[in-house]
Amino acid sequence: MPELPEVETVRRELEPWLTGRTILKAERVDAPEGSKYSGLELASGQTIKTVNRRGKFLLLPLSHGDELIIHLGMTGVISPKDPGKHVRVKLSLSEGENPFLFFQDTRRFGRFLLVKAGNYSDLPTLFSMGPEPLSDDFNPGQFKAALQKSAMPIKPYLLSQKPVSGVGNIYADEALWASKVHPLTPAKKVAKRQIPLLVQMIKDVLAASIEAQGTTLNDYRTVNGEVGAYINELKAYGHKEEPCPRCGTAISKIVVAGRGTHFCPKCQKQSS
DNA sequence: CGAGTGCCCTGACAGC
DNA sequence: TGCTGTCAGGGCACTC
Repeated sequence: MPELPEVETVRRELEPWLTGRTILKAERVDAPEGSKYSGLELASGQTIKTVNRRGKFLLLPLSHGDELIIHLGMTGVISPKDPGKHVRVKLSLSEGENPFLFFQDTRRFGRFLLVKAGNYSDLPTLFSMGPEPLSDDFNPGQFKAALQKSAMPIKPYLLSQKPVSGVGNIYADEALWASKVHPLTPAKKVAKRQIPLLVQMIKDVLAASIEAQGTTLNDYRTVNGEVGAYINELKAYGHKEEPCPRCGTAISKIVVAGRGTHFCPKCQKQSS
C-alpha cells in the first residue's frame, strides 16, 4: 500500500520523465466520470512544470495554472507500459522517450484529477495536512503541540495525516514499535520523553524505506516495475505471532479504527 | 468542529 | 472444481 516512501520513489522516477513534457491528451479508460477524475481531460495541451509530492499525494503543476493531483490509493501503479488490465487513465505525451503514461488502479481507491494550482479545498486531507516528516518542520516541539490537541489513540491520529503527513498503516506500526509506544496510547498522553524518539523513528523508518524503494506487499510497483525491498526490514507489521526482534515476545495483532495493528505487548507499554 | 463508523472496490485466500 | 465468505485499508461522507 503506497505510503510516503512508495510515493516518493514514484515521484523520483516521474520527475525526469515528465518535467517539461506536454500532455497531448488526457483520457479516462475504464473509469467513470466523477470526483476521483474530475477535470482530467482539461490537462490536454498543458505542459508539466515539475513533479512534487505532499504526503501521499503527487502534485504536478501545469503550464496553464492548473495542477494535476494523483493519489495511488491502495493499488495505484504508474507505468510507461500498458498493463492491459484495470487501466483508469492514459496520458499521451509530447515527443520523447516513453510517450504514454498509464495509471492502473485495480481497486479504484486512487485519484487522478485536476484542480486550480494550490486549491485543495476539495481534498480535505491534503488541505489540512501536517508537516512533511523528513523536513525540519516536523520536530519534537511541533509534534508535542500537535499531540496535545487530540485524545485519539496515537495510531489512528498518525493515520489522520494531521500531526505529520505521509504515515500510513505499515510505517505507523513500525515507528511505534521502534519507539516503544503502544498504539492505543492517547495522543496527548504519549510520555514527554518518548516524543523526540517517536519523531526520530518516524524519520528513520521512512528514510530507510525510501532507500529500499518502499515496501511491496502485493500491488505496489515502482515506475520501472520493480518491487520495494523494505518488506524485508519490517519488524512488527505482518509479523503476527512471530517473536519481537527486540525481546522475543510474540507480536500481537489487534484492530484499531478498522486497521490491522501490530505491536509487541511487552516492549510497547501503554502510558497512563 | 472533533471523533467515530462504515463505505468504496477487487483479488487472494480459506473452507467446504 | 467451484462456490461463498472474509480480509486487506486511504480517504472521505456521514453522523452525533
